[in-house]
Amino acid sequence: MTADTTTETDPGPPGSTAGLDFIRQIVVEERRAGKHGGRVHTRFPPEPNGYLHIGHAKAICLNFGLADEHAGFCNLRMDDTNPTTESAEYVQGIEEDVRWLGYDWGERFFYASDYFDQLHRFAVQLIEADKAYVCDLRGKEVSEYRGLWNEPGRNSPCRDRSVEENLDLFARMRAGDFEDGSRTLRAKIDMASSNMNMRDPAIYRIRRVPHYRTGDAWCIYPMYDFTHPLSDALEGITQSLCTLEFEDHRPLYNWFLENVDVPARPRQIEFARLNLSYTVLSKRKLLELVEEGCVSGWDDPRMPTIVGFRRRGYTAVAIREFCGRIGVAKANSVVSIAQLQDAVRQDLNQHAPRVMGVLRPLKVVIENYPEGQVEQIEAVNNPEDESMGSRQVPFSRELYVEQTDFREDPPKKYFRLAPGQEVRLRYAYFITCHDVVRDPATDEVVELRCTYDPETRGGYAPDGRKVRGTIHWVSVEHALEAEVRLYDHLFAKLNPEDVDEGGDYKDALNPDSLEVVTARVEPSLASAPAGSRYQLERMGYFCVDTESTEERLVLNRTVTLRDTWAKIEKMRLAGQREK
RNA sequence: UGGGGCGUGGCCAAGCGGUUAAGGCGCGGGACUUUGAAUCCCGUAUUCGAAGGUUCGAAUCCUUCCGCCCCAGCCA
Repeated sequence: MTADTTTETDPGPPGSTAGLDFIRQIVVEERRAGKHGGRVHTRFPPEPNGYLHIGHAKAICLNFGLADEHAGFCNLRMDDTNPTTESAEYVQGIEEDVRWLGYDWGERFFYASDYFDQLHRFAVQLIEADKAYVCDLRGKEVSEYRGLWNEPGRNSPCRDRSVEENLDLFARMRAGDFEDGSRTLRAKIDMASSNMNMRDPAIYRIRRVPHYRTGDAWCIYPMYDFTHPLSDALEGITQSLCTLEFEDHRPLYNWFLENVDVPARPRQIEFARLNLSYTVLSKRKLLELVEEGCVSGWDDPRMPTIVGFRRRGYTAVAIREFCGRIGVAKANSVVSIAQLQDAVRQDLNQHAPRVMGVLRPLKVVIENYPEGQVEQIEAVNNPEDESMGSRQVPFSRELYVEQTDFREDPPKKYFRLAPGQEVRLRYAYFITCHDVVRDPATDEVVELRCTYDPETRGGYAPDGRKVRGTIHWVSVEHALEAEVRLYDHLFAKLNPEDVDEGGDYKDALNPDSLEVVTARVEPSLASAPAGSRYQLERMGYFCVDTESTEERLVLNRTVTLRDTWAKIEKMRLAGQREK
């Protein structure tokens, strides 16, 4: 059911649990014990009130992956019981993202709102069994009656209403006789329970607002705790996976399954949600960043959303690989963003074509190269994959090289351009810098005067002479201008949620998370379609942005290359500061 | 304060009474190199939150303690 993930299609007797995460172990054990007739049927149940983020990807990979591994099924279900925050736009976004990740739910796309009739019948069933009642307490009163952690709650004055009265009241709630917030249907469980969730939780509330799918058909809507187990049961879910904060809800989840006549008995299992360094992963906060304009939208390439990562140039393979690597457990943790970056680099290194582009151009004139001459230089498209072939790159007398590839006063072990120092222009010639031209006003280096060795075409010296440095370049005359967006962490703090008294996670927003430069890239990029990915040699992986046009090429930096030299320089700087 | 969870290297994470305590990321070193990339080696926890106990033997079992997370929405 899934594109190129590890798939174990053998539905036969489950094997060993060695090395499996605790959920997969449970599933193997349950199958071995013959539970659920050996079936595995999971579901991914997002609420359509925002776009999916990388934390959801973890859940998606878990649920769909688990189903795949056991030749089972995984449903996609919109948990849409709160009409005030949900919308069709989000449904569409979610659908796209899950599909983009490479998963397929077949015919099993469901909505909790499709079960409203059924759910309503279940509620009536509870009332008839005297296990639910209509309560007239208002919000604030309910919380007063609920009590505290260390002190039991008090029964609602409405708790002992007759079944007939409850039935009548509930029918009138449904008919729209009462205003919002004036009444709720509550499960009759135990106001003295040490588990707050069991102190007569609300199962229906009045909300006279249209639902994006059911319109005005309902003015009462079921609560999550009621809806979720019953939806799972209706769909024949075997393992219902959710995050740790629902651990306390499990007794309630089971209570509904036990007190309503349901066709199946799913088991809820909780795992730790994902936290990623240098970002936030909560829909509420992500929404806020969007609404307050801290980012350009849900698909801003700095956002940890699936759309954001997609636009940034991440691949679905990389995200799935990442989710596989981080594992599934119950300990709260913060996964390093380096883990994700490594996963994309690994994928892109294998598949992204190489191309040359100069982010911060510095002009080079090769004085002994004939004016007007242009040569086509052959360049390999991907050294990791010979089948990707090669291309021609134009070379001429005037070039651009990277500003950071020249140092007038080079530190030790600096292998790039410096006065008198020979370097290789990738695939082209050896050049040596002889003069530096400065802007008289700013004293800034604006041009390098160099000479080349005509014998070194292709980048090899016939005399066997070695150069340590190889730098990338583009021909001034032939290069294309490109707007390149250099992205960095959205937040400057490892854990932005960890705020000081009176502070806010947005205080940690990284002011340098986006830097835009005008780069020059080789002409082969001329008609690169949006979404295509490249490695700009020595600079990183980039992808053509959705805003890119024929007239203006726009590239997003997905991730830099690993850069040992930068690391050395950083160490050196740090060392100097200490002295 | 009552309840529910969780503590294994810098970060994830295996481990389920007998292993030299997997693996990945990161980090350090080296080889190679026409990407300071990739690749390839090598190193990186005498110890599992702490203290006691059981056992021939404990990260794994028991006790106590410590720390962290979640719960008092008519959100999910």
